[in-house]
Amino acid sequence: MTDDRTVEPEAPRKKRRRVRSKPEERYREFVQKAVELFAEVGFDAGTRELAQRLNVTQPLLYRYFPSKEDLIAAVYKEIYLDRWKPEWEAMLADESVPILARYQAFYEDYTSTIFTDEWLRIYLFAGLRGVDINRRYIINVEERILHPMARSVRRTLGIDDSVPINPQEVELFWTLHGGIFYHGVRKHVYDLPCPVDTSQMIANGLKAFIEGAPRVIQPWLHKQQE
Amino acid sequence: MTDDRTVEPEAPRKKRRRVRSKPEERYREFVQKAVELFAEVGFDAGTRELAQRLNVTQPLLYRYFPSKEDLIAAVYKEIYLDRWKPEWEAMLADESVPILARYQAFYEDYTSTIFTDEWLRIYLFAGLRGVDINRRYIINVEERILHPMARSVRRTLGIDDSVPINPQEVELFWTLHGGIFYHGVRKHVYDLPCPVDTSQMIANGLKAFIEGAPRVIQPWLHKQQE
DNA sequence: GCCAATATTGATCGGAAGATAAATAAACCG
DNA sequence: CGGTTTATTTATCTTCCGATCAATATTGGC
Repeated sequence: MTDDRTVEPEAPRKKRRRVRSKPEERYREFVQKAVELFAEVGFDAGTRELAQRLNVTQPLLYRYFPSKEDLIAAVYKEIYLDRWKPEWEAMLADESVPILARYQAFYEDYTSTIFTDEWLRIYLFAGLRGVDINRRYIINVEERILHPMARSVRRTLGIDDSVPINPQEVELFWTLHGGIFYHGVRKHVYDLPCPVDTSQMIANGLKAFIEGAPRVIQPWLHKQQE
Repeated sequence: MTDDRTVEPEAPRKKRRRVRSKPEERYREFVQKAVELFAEVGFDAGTRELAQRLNVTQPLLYRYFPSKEDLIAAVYKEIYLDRWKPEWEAMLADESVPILARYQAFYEDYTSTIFTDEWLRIYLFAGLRGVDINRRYIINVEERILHPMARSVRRTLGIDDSVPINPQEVELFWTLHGGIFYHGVRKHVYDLPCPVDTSQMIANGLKAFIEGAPRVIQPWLHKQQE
């Protein structure tokens, strides 16, 4: 064996024509495929694997993202920020629609966004990594979804909603939200058969909640209101 | 540079006294620390890191586990099988206790088992890996927890529980279960402040559910019973 | 059509991963 | 106490990862 250690045999790769895209278009391609790959494998997926899926060499990624962590940050942005619809808040606030129909419409739209392999798996992977954006997202859900819901339920009970929302109230709405969320996890992450479709599940869960929750909430509020 | 490439400087490690443990005891130590490490980092955590935490050299692990995957399998067993309490089924079936108190007692015990960083994080990591034991665990929950609950709720409604449980019924109990579960995830995985303590959260969620669920379930059963 | 700019590749580095084999030290048994 | 067994370490291999740099091919302006 001569001095040239680690010479790779380098199979005579077919010299495929090398096409160039516009930078920002390529950037989006990269992020999109990264979302796909990281959702499948997790954030430990290799940059070589990603490059291969893009029909591109691995060092090219480093022209668009200074480091892998920056690529991951772009993935976070795509999932957590770009897919959030500001109109959700308006949907929940529109009192011209009865409360049950309103929540139903909201949750159908919301789940149509987050009930995908990509969204849910990246959400869980990111959560397990302990990144801050995950925590911030949850706080956002609490403020922009659960608080408004809690307030409008109060209003249907004929109770003043100016009194600050009780932590226990928020927590109660979390059980509703978590219950719906977990359906998506079972379906898209654990790949379990879910014989009941999503909107039916939402309808049933919501109805039970709206019937039952006031019984729990009302005592707190009467005590609080004096 | 001479021929000796990759000579490690090998910091003069303190020659610590080498104690020997009984094999099975060591085995359990290894599994316990592996649970700890994998819960923190995920299953991609290195065997060297694990060895270091055990004050042991890395190759020693391979005397006890043929491969890393076997070590992981032992961790699965510890989490999914060893921590399952068969008495849960009895608790739920004991009709001498009123239904709400029964469910409360069950969920307090159940969450005292699974609401730990170790359990929840490994459960999620394993789920994302798509391992089969995760799916089997969930099916187990469905059969041994949710089905019995659904049947006993039927009985309190004075309805024949011999008719096979409706998939929609199971799904409704999943929203309860998922809602409670997700509280643990927020607390132990996402490290969020949960101002409401677990048993209070269970009490509120259960009460709302038990009040509301019959309104959803009853129509199905009457239609079904003719 | 040439030239400057830049997107893309080829080659390679240092480090860390899982795994194996041989050497060593502790325990056990007579 | 001597010798065998077995737990443990030392040293090392191979492979894969993130990252860097110089060489090359493509694009766009004039």
